[in-house]
Amino acid sequence: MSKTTRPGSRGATLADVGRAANVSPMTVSKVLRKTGRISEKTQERVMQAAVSLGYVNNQLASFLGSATSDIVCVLIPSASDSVFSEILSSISETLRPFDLRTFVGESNFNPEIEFEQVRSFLSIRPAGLILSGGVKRLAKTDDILDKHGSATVQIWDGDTRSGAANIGPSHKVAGRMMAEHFIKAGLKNVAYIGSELGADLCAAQRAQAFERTLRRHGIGFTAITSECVPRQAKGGAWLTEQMLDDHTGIEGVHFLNDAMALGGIRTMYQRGLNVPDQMQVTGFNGTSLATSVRTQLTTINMSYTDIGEAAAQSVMSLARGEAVAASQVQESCFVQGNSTIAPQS
Amino acid sequence: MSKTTRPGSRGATLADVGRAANVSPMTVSKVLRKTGRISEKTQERVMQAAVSLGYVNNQLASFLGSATSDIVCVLIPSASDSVFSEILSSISETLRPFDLRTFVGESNFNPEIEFEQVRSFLSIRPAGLILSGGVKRLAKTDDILDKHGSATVQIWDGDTRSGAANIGPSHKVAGRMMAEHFIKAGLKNVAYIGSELGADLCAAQRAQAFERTLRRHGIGFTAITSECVPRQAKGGAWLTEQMLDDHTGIEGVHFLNDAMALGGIRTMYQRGLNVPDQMQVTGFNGTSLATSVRTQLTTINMSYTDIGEAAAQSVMSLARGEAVAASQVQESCFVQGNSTIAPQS
DNA sequence: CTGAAAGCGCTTACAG
DNA sequence: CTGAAAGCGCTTACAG
Repeated sequence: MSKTTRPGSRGATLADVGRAANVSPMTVSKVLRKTGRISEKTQERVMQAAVSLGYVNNQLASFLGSATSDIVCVLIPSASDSVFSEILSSISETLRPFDLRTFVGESNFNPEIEFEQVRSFLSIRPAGLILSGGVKRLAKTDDILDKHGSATVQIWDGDTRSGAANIGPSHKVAGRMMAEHFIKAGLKNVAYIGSELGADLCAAQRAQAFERTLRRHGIGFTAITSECVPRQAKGGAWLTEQMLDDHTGIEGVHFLNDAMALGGIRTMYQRGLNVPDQMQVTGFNGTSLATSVRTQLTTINMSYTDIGEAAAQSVMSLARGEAVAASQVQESCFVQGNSTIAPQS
Repeated sequence: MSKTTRPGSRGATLADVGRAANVSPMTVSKVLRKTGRISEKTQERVMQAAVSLGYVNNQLASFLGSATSDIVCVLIPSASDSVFSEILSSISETLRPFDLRTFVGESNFNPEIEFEQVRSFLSIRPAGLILSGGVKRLAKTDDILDKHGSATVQIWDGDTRSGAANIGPSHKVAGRMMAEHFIKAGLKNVAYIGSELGADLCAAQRAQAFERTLRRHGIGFTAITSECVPRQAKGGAWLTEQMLDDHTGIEGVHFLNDAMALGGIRTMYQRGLNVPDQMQVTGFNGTSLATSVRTQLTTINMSYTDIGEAAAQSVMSLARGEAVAASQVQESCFVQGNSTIAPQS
């Protein structure tokens, strides 16, 4: 029992367990951490006392005392985006066997929120940080990251080097890939549909590479984008309506992601437009969304598991003070579905 | 500079800032927390020093010193399940304005993992706990929860009372609803397809209520389930293959969730079975998955936002020591799509 | 094999 | 308006 009653003090302490087992707190600490040499008998007594008191180590105090942490913080744009939730699962699974826990935050592609989240992460002195790229990083964010010198790896944006390690696909390559698909198919007039490109730098990079490659080949290009439409099926449907209302002669559309592409196809179907005969459609992501009842989207796929694993491994290496490859570009795979007509090779 | 050099000590401390601003650590603490009365001049000096040193409060120490935390821990079965990621987002958003942060863990419906996660949560002495129901809770989990007396609310399983507050839909009502839909439609032979019912108690409850209601009306019932098939489109497709291979005369199927239902419809389509004319299909969840290109699933929907908000509000009330409604059942809404034929009322 | 001392970086409760 | 003391619950580095 402590002399002063402080509010909220919950749960048994090392001292409580020690008292019950008739040993010093120090001995309890050693038994529980399986450190040092303690006699079998004492160990048993301590363990029993700990269990019966429902003792749970106060990690706050452990971390503070040992200046180490078992928490890895992960910042992603959105937890409900299947890409990031898959990467996240893979990170957690890779870290778990090493007794490292994952703490997740969302930035919503907002640089100010990113800063606040990073600050918040740093305030619990994590073992490492995994930040998703593609968000405009504020100078003060870099600054604070620097000053704390935590093990930090960046994921998702394979084109931009940043921090000690950078792991992800090349969005430039992905955009170019899609453009080449339409070029090979012989289309002359192609559109892009996406949302929030001002905030999502990776998507912007894909869109840009897509447009450039098309223009270089003299192909007509139209962009239908918005900064506020949801990046879901609904958003894809709305922007597709807009495209069909305002433009004619478009033969193919590349969407920001698979969800929007499916929404777009739904609209086309409702307006009696045949996919892929009258309109060819492609997405990006290759998650489970790429497969609908009759539609198998033409899209770009990659191993999100690999990205998560590589990120987790890298952050652990950095935390141990080891060197790590600064740039680890993940391969993008083109998937031919039935939403475009396969070009004869 | 500390006397002993301890490893990993990162970032400036209150003392560092104090030295730079020529005041005591105590004064810095007060300025940073905007507590007590400190002269304008001192405040400015301190703020400048803090910014230039990149000072970030060590929350571990703060929590330990004040015996309070700004972290709410949330345990869900799976972060990649759209239902739980939506509830989670809603919880985070509700908590954020109150400067509370969300820490997420996954149980994968595994009672042992649930115990480990709860232990792990408790070890950082959170402000509150939000646990998802539907997982077989181990006695030792209840025990440890009890002994720590943290503010705990349970979500998702509206049928079972547990802890101080329980928020979620009634899965019994949902299962019955679906059965009644098939009964009204006049079907005589109905199936259920699902996976991992041994671990997911909520799904099991829905399935049971579904079966019972059908049987009570003398309707033929078949269950095609598995404990290891993924609860995604693919899993739904596989089990549907099995159903079509092994059984005849089935006129309608209720799936565990929308994703599996869509996978099932895909298989039916591939085998030339017309939905809903030859086979009526229903799902559960009503997430964005319920809408495919041509298919609008008949399903059960509810407000995941409401569940998240209610959970967040309740956990905050409990943390403040206020009373909270022990049982808050959320309403389930039947959604008539085009995957079943609407019964004439 | 066991434990007393000092420290981690903060906060609470006072004193001036 | 400002600060010295004691404590949060642990760990490190020693001493016995």
